[in-house]
Amino acid sequence: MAPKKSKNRTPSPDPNGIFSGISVYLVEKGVQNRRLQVWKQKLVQMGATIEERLSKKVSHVFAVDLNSLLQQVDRERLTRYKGFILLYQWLVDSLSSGEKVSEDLYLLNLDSEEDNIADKSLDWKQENENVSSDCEPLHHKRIKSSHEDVESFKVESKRDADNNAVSETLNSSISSDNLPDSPSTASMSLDTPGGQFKDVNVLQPSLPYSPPDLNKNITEIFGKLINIYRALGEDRRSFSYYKVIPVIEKLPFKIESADQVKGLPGIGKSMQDHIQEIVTNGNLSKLEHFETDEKVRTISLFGEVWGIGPATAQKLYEKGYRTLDDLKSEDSLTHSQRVGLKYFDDIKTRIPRQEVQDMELLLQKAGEDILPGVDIVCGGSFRRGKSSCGDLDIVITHPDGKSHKGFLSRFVKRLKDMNFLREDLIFSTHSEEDSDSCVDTYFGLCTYPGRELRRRIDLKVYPRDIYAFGLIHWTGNDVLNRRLRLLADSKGYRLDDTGLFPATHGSGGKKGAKASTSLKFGTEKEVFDFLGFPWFEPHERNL
DNA sequence: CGGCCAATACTG
DNA sequence: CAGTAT
DNA sequence: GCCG
Repeated sequence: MAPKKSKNRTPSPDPNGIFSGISVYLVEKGVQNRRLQVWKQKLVQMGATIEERLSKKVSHVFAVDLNSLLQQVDRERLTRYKGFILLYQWLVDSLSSGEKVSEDLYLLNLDSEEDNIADKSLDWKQENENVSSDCEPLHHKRIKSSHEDVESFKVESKRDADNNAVSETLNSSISSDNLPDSPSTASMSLDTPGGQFKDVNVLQPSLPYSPPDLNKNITEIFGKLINIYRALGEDRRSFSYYKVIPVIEKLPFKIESADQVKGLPGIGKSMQDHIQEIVTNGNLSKLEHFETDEKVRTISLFGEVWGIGPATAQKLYEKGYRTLDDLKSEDSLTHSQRVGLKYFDDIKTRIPRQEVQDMELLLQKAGEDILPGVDIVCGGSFRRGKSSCGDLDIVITHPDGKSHKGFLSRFVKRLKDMNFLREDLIFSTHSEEDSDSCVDTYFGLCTYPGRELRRRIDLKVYPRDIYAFGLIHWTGNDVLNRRLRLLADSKGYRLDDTGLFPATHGSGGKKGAKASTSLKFGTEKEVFDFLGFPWFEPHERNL
């Protein structure tokens, strides 16, 4: 690749591009995956191109040591190879010094004698052990590992939060609260791993890292594919697109060629091809095809009805239905689907924050009426401070730890009497009286007092001792939830909305033996702390 | 090729 | 049990 | 879809 354009090739805070022009091949053997992904990202951000195979284009080959190198690449090829063959340490040092350091000290030599090689590989091994002590914590105590992970998370989260803040500046006043808070934290975290950011921060104290819209052309199209594939029931595929969007959003430059994203996590052959097509043609034929295909369009539409999923949507299509109006004459619809259909437009309409707040208050008063002391909060995007919400997620408990039982049915009855709840979708008649320690749930539609517009509402009643888990779960967002779950997993626990359980891993236990009871925590913070996850205020959980 | 976003609860 | 939703 |  010809490194010709040395001017401001990107609108990013990335005048450095310290790896600009180099083309790398990575020997992944022996590298901790997480670290590898970070390196790839850095390389790409700093202008390098990642090759999947060792070719003439490659100017730098990286390996953790000679053994891994030879294990993955033909010795024969290597002897013919003309570029640098280096230890990853070169990468680390270059990143921390903010410039490409001399390759001399990091060269991996093949042409040594056998015994020399043995010696060297030993040396390298030791080197790497030193290295790994401050980047690969696995050998040492668990605690350290989690700590480092947490640090990484912090960095990522803050960046993501910034992303959101930028893109949602339009309609969210809360997110602007994020901005003043982020730079300091972010710059502090960034100082450690990547020194060059420090300079950037000094020069641009206001915005340490600003990856706004660039590549929106790509993420928008991928966003549509997510919905289409989900409607078609191809969840896995849909999720692949879902995962790759944040990766692309983090890039500080506008993608002009698929080479620039090659090797990034979640980006394989297909993604590259799609990206290439989008940056050259401005559109994606695959998406165009989907959007014109009547079957895909119809199934997608039907799938937007509450209670209709991919399977039902397809059946209905095959029965000949093409519009929502047609569907109303179908007998096989369930009660929920009929309600979902009838109030299709209502349900899709977002709810202004103010109305949610009013309804939360209404619910709290109604609850207090029939059960003094009952604790009722609206979770979901409302609790995260969003200016509008898709629905109401109401999380309920009672401080005394027992009078929550049987509350839900009384509450629902009451709310129906006052004409707040209007239609049922799902009613868990779980613990009317006594079946203890389970979560009662109600899904339905409600209205703002004096109006007819239907709003989706979920009510969930938790026993006090697992309330914190429910609150965390229903406050979200899903990205944060997933990280918490992952973190819990890595520490040998299983986390969900009903508790934190010691991993009953593969051994024996089927379903009957739900034996392990959840650890008890009174507050969200205690859960975060226990997991070693940094505390996020609800409004900071819009990752 | 098979796993991956986990796990659970209601409906009919 | 399959399908659907959270 | 991607990844191992």
